[in-house]
Amino acid sequence: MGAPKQRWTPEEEAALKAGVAKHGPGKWRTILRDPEFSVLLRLRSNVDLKDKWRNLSVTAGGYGSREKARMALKKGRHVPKVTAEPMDIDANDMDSVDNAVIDAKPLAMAVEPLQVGSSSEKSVARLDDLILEAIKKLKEPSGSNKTAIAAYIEEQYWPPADFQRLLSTKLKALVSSGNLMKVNQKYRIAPSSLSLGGKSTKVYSTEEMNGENNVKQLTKLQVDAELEKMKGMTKEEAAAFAAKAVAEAEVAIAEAEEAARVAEAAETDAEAAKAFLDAVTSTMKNRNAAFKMLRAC
DNA sequence: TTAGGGTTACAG
DNA sequence: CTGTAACCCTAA
Repeated sequence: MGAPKQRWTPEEEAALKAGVAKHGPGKWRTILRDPEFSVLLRLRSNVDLKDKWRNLSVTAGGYGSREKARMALKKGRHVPKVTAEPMDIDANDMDSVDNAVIDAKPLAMAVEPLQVGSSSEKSVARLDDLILEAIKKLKEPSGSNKTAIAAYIEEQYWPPADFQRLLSTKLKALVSSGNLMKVNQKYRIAPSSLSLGGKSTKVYSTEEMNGENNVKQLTKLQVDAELEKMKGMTKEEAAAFAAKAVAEAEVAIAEAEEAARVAEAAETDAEAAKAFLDAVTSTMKNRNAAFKMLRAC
């Protein structure tokens, strides 16, 4: 395998994939300008991104134009076997619930425009209901915190990469619109009857823990389930989805960190913020493992 | 700026 | 020498 000049680090690759997942392939300048990725890709040019993406696509089994060109140039070889078509992993799978979320092919070219905008709108539209449903089902006495809500939704649906951001935005909107009331990091469905009075400060401390445990436990079950399903999947497919999962998890974790930081700066409870971050991180890591193999079968 | 052909550097 | 990954050049 090749040899390096300025080899790409896994972090850079992840950033690139995340960037493509967000903005779509070909938008290299845009990806580079995105503050989210500019940190990791500061030392790379738009051309570097393009070339790297090309390399990834080639080695991933998706025969990009590069491969053909090389083959043709080498010896007029007739393309070995190859089933033509640049591998269409996701094609139809991508499954159940919210297939609408961005599903950018992390590898291999051939990508449709991919509308991040519309899919986001769609997700947001549903989010209202999901949030309310989550809070109702959880039935926590003093309301549910964002961790628990996120865990519940994660458990039943396939949230988009920017799920955390959408959730935060939506929660805020629901609070300001009076549909939800927020009390120290916790959300309750409309007022109607606030029977408790002493949910002052430390109440959520223990619940925060519960929320976290739930996340792990549930996600673990989810992982096992996914593992079962992936028995007959090829390496290429696994690699492709692993890449996608990693890229998205990368973004989600980064956003969670930012959220935690903001919460802390905003003088809200630092512990709650940290718990939130931990929960999200572990959730994403687990989901990562799950999706590494899921789909494609 | 981007896509793609071409070149260089290096591992096997 | 060959394949691969990073890098370069240039048309559009």
